[in-house]
Amino acid sequence: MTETAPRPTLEAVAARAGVSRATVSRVVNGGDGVREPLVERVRKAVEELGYVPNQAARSLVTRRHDAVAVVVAEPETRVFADPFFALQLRGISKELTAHDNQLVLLLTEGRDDHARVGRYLAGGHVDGALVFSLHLDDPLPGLIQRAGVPTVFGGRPGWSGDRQGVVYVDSDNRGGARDAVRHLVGLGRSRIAHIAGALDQTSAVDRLDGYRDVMVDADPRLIVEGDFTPAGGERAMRELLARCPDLDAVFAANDLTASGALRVLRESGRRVPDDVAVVGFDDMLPVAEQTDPPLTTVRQDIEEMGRLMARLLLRGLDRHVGEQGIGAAPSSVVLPTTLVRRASA
Amino acid sequence: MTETAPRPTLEAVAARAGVSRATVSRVVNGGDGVREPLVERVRKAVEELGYVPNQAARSLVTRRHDAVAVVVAEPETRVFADPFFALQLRGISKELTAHDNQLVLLLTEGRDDHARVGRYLAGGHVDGALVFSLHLDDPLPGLIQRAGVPTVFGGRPGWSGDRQGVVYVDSDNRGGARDAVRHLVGLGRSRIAHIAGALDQTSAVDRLDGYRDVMVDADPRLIVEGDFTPAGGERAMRELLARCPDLDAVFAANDLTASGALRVLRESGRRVPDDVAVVGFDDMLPVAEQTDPPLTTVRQDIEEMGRLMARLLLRGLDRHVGEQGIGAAPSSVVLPTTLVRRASA
DNA sequence: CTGAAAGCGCTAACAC
DNA sequence: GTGTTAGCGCTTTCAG
Repeated sequence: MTETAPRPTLEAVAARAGVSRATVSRVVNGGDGVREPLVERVRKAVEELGYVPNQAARSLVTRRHDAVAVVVAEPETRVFADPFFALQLRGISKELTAHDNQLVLLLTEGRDDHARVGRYLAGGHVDGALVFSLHLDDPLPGLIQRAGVPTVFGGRPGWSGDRQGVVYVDSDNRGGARDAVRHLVGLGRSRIAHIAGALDQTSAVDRLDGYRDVMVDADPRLIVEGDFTPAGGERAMRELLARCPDLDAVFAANDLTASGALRVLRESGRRVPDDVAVVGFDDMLPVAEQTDPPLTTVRQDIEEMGRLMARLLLRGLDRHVGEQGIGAAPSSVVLPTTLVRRASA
Repeated sequence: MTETAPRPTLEAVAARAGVSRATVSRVVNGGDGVREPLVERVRKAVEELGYVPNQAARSLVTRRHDAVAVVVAEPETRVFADPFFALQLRGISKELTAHDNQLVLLLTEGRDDHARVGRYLAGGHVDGALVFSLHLDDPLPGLIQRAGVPTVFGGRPGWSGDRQGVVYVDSDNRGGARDAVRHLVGLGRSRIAHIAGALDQTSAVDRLDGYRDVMVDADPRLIVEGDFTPAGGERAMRELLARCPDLDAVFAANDLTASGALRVLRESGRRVPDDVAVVGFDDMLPVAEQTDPPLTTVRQDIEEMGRLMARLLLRGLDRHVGEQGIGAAPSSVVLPTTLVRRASA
C-alpha cells in the first residue's frame, strides 16, 4: 500500500519560484496575464516539486468541481448485466472526459442507499447529476431536487405531476414501437402479440402505447407484461403460447426479452420467422446479432443518448456560471429510432 | 434542470440555534459532549434550514474524503461487456457503502486518459484507489505511486522489479488451472489443449503455468493464445482443430473463451464432452450455465475479491489515521478456487 | 503585470 | 460543556 507523502502547496511553489502565491495560481490556471520569464520560473518550480493543486481548497472558493455524478437507480445492480447501461455510460464518459469533467458513478443497491446518494449530491461533491432508469415510484428525483443539483434524466421520468424544468433525453419509444408493429403487419401478420417491459418504467409504457396505436383493438390476451430480461421473456412467451396458440408474431419490449421468447418458440417447435415473426427493441448488438435467427429490431443509438445527456448537463452548467445565460436553458430531447431488418421478421 | 439555490452554512445554523459554530459542528459530527437540550436545538435548526455540510470545506481540514476511486485500466471499455468487472465492482460497492465511503469510478479509454487519472488521484479527491486489470506495460501503477495514494490492486500486478509494499487480491489462478487439467486427466483424456488468455496479464500467465504444471511435456501445438473473449475462443479453437484434430479435451482460460470454443466444436461436428471435454475458468453464471452443454469450470468468488479489496484498502486507511498503526500493514491475499462440475467435462 | 490580503466553510485546539 | 480562535490551500479583488 503506497505510502502517502505530504504534498507541496502553492505557498511552497511560490517560495521556490520567488513569486507570490497569486502569481503561481495564475500560472497554474492558464497563465494569462503573467510575463513569460515568470511563467517559466513558476512552471519549473511546479515541476520540481511535483505540485498538484488541492481540489478541495480550490472547490471551496470556486464552487466548481468539474465532476458529474451518474446515478443508477437500478436495485440489485442489474446495471452491468445489461449492455444498455454500459453503452450509455460510455457515451457519457466520453463526453465528460472531452470537457475535462470527472465521472462519479453512484450505485444504489436498495432503499437505504437513497439517503446516502442524497447526502452525496447535496454535499456539493459534484456540479451536476445524470440520473437513470427511474421507476414510477422512485424517491430519487425528489431527493435530487431537494439537493438542488442540476440534473438531466435518462429516459422520460414518469411522475404524475410533471414538474417544471425537468430535462431528459429519451428515445422515441412509441414511434419505434409503431414502426415495429407496422412492419409485422406489412408482413401479413395479424395475430401480433406484445411482451411488454416492466410497466413501472415509461419506456415500457410508451412501447406498449405504440403497439396499441397500430393494433387498435388488439385481443387483450395478446399482451403480457415482462421485465426486460431473457427470463421474463421466456415466461411471457410460454404464457402467450398457452393463451393464444394461433399467434403469428411477437413484438418484444427489448432484445433481451426477445431472446428469451425465441428460445421458448424454438422449444415449442415453432419456426421463426415462418410460423412466428419476432421483433425486438434496442438493437443491442451482442444480443440481436447472436440470436438464432438474428433479430429484427428497433435501433436506438444508446451511446449517443449518453453523450447527449452529458452535453445538455454541461451546457446547463456553463449557462449557470454565465449568469442569466446567453443561451436558453437546455430542454429535453427525444431521439429517433430506426428499424433494422434481420432474419427474425 | 433543477436550479441551484445557495446552501446554508454552519454559521447560519449556529445563528439560528443560538450557539457557536463549534457546537453545531459537534452535533453534526455525532454530537458527543454536547448536552441534550442544545443537541435538540441544533438538530432543529439543521432541519429547518436544510443544512448539509460542505464536503470541500470539511475535506480541506480533515484531509479525509470518504471516497475511494476504482480505476479500470481496460482500454475501449470492454469493462461492461465482461460480467467479471460487474461482479467485482459490486463487491467493492457493497463494502464501501457499508463503511460509508463513496465509490468513484474512473474509466480510462486510452493513453490520453492516464494523465487525467493521475491528476485526479494526486488532486486529493479520494482517500485511496482500487486498481484493476493491469497489463504488463501499463504506466498506471507508476502514475499512482507518484500520486501517493494508498492503493490495492485487483489481480497480481506483473511488473518485473517487484516493488515494496504492493498489496493485491488475486485468485489462485495457477492452482485452479492445475485442478482443471487434473480433472481432465482423471477423465482419461490425454490430448489436452489449452486456450490461454491475453498473456500480458498475470492471470493468463498463471493459468498457463498451471496447465504446464500438469502437462509437463505437452505438445506445444496444443497451446494457443486467446484474449479472454468468445471471438478469441472461436479463433483459437479453429486453429487448434486444424493443428491437432486428435485433441480430446480443452482447458480454456475463461468461460467466455470456452463458450466460443464450444461453438466451434459443435460446428465441426464434435460432441462435447464425448469427443472433446471442455473446462472453463471463472464460473461466470450467466455464461457457464447457459452454454450447451453447461460448462464445467473453475469457480472464483469474484464478488468476494472485490469486497476484500475494499476491505484491505479501508483497513489500510484506518491504520494511516491511527498513526504508526496498531495492526500490521495489510498484505496481499490469494483466494482459493473450486472446480464446479457440469456437463462439459 | 504582480503582490497583499481577505475570505470560501469547516474542524480542532485551546480557553473559559 | 461550550465558545473563541486559528488555520486547511486556494482564488480573487484590490492596490501598487
